[in-house]
This record gives sequence, structure tokens and C-alpha cells, in this order.
Amino acid sequence: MTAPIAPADLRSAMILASVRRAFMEKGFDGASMQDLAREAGMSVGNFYRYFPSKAAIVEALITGDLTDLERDFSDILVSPNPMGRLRQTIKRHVEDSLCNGEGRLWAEITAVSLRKPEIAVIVGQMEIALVRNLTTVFSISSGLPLTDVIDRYAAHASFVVMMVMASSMQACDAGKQNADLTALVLRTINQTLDEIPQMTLKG
Amino acid sequence: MTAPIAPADLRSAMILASVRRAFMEKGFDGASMQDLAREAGMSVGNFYRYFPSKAAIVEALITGDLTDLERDFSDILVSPNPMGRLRQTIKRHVEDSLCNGEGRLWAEITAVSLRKPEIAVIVGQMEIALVRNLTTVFSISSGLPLTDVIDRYAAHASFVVMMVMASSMQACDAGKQNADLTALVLRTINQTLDEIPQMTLKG
DNA sequence: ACGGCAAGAATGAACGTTCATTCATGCATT
DNA sequence: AATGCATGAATGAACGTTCATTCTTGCCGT
Repeated sequence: MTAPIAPADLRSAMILASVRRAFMEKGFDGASMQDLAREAGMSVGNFYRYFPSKAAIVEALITGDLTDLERDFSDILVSPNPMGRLRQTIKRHVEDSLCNGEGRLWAEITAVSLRKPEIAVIVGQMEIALVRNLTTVFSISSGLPLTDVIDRYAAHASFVVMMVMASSMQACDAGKQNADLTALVLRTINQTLDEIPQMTLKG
Repeated sequence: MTAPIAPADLRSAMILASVRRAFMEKGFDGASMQDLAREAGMSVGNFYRYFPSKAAIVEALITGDLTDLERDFSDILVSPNPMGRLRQTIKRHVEDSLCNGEGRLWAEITAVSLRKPEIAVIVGQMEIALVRNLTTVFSISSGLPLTDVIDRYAAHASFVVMMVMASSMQACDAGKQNADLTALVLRTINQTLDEIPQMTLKG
């Protein structure tokens, strides 16, 4: 049987979605529980029925992002041309995430993760998941065993992740400057992916 | 005559140096004035004789970093081979800044600058200064007029800055993973700099 | 050499505010 | 009547900031 989605979980997910705005505008330390509750459209007391503490919200938020990423990759992995699909997903992500506020959140998460070990663990899990997913794509498109790919190209995966993150954290001025920079980022990512061997198709 | 350094300025500079640790460990919002004062080895009240508010400390801290950068570049610009000197300065910076806590501070600054316009202004000035300095180096080593270089290679400069920042914000695990990643970062930076035309030396 | 004294460096308790968290209470629905 | 969801006022701790006060220093007339 499929796991039934508890209504409370659904509610929690909706709360997490609304709460992002408050965190974007004020930061994790700057946003108060009052702010979060207001943004979620409920009272402070009721808020605590869904999340036992402020720290729990932050952790749930990051964990939720990890779930989203897994979903993106499951799409990529089942596609007929995973590597091509990966490239276009990254392109879209880099071009869209410029001014949508998602970068603010990631900058916040990065800063906190370098400071708080318990957050570092969660972010570390996410990066491990990303690298595993990326190397899996590499493995499929190259035909090499996953273990070999991890040995040789894990750093390539990390590097791509780093570039995507970094470009999402750029200040958005919507000028030529940013467009040129985005182009350079995408070119570099593509060059990095070009270094992964490709399986020669048999006719 | 050289501008005399007021003792108060010297003291402020020392306070800024000591205060970095508190900000690294707790973040800009997380560190209290009591924390900062304790780290600076003085009472809270006395602390306010040197900085009128918490925001002023943050701004002074970032501005101080800008001054440091200008000093680095003045060394580079007067060297006989500015481009080579630039490469080795970047290499040293990327390799050293991995686990020394400077990345924590930059992650914090990045996050705040995406959130607070007044901080964004200061960080923006720093990035402008960096790009101007880098393009000046490009201009010298290529022989092209500065305006041309800015037109064509400002994005290259921004890109290099972005890479250096991003790699300093990586979590430090001191393993093979990080070493490989750093190698990729440095390779990419060098490739980017290779695209700047070099003046042919005349014998 | 020495007591008196102004100047300002330094202190930490106090202030008003805001924070995360809790709890007594109300309002449906059964 | 009873159960579960929701409220927002209450609580105590901690925050940034201020301020009355105490130390430290160096100079003065003697």
C-alpha cells in the first residue's frame, strides 16, 4: 500500500512553503516566531502544534528542499537521455534562480551550515545526495560502473553543484553584467560535463 | 605629510579584528553586543564609545575587508608581472581560505547583503572595486585600453571573483573530495584568465 | 615631591523592547 | 458533555542601548 499522507504532514508542508518568505526577508535569526506564524496565517500558539521549535522549522525547510531535489533527479534518471536532460535542468535552474529569492535562502542556509554542526549535517546529506545523483547520471551516460565514476568524477559533480549554488547567490541587477556572468557559468558547467566520457551509441 | 593614524582608529581596528571571531561563531544576528564586547576584552558601555551601533560594526568590518583587498591589489599592480602575481595570489587565497573561518564570515556577509540594501551597497562597492582592479591587471598584461577590457572581460573578472568566494564557503572536511574540488576551481580560474589576451613581448 | 583636580576611559546595572515558548480560554463538532 | 483545534495574552529570558558612576591618567601650583 502507498504511504497515506497524513493531513498534518500536508499542513506542515504548506506552512513550510509560506514561511520561506519570512526567512528570505529577515534571515533565520532575524525572523521571529510571530513573523513566521503571521506569514503562515495562524496564531503563534497554533504554530507550535506543527513545529516544536524554531530550529525544527529550519531543519524541516532544508530537508524539504532535499526532497524536491530528489524528485527533480528521479525525472532526470528515467528520461531517455539523462545527461541531456541534466544539462537543460541545470540551465533552467541557473537562469531562473537569479532573482527569485531562492538564492537568499541558500545564502542563509550556507552561512548557518558553516556555523551550526546540526545544520551542517543536513546540508552535508543534501550534497551527498546531489553528488550521488549526478554520478549516477554520469554512470548511465558513460556506461562506466558507478564506483569508477565516483572515484574519478565525484569532484566534477561537486564542482557543478558549487557553481549552481554560487550563481544563485549573486546579487541580481538584471544588467549586461549578470547576463554575461550567467553565460560564463553555464559554459563552465557544460565544459565540466563534457569531460565525462560518453558511451558511443551502437547503430 | 602622511596622515597620522589616530589612536582611536587603531583601537577600532583592533576591536574589529577581535570581533570577527564572535561573528564567525554566532553570525551577525546571533552575536550579541555582550558577546562582541567580551571578545574585544572590554565592557559593553565602553564598546559604544568606538562603534555607535551593532550595524555600524558590521559595516566597518566589511569596509575594512575592502581596504585589505585594495592593499593586496596595490601589491599586484606594481609587480613586474601583474598577471602572474595575480594568479599566485588567487591560488594562495583559495588554498588557504578553506578552513580558516574566513569563509564563514563571507557566507554571512553574502546572506546579509542579499537581505539588507545598505549592506548590499557596501558589498556592491567591494565587487566593483575588485572588478576594476582585475580589469586593470588585464589591461596592463594585454596592452589593451582599460575601457575595451571592461567591455569585453568584466564578466571574466566577476566570474573569477565568484569562484574564489564560492570555494571559500565550502565546508571543510580536509579529505580527497575537497582537494579535488579545489584543483578544479583553480584550473577553471586559470582557464578563465588564459582567455585574456597577453601582450607579446618584444625582444 | 606631592596633593588636588580636570578629562576622559571604562564599568556594569538598568531600561524598554522583543524574543521563543507556554497556557488558560474559546469555539466548533459530535 | 466532551473532544480537538485554535487563539493570543502571559512569561521570563535576552536583546540593543543608555547612563550614572568609578577608575586612571597626567598636569598644575606649591
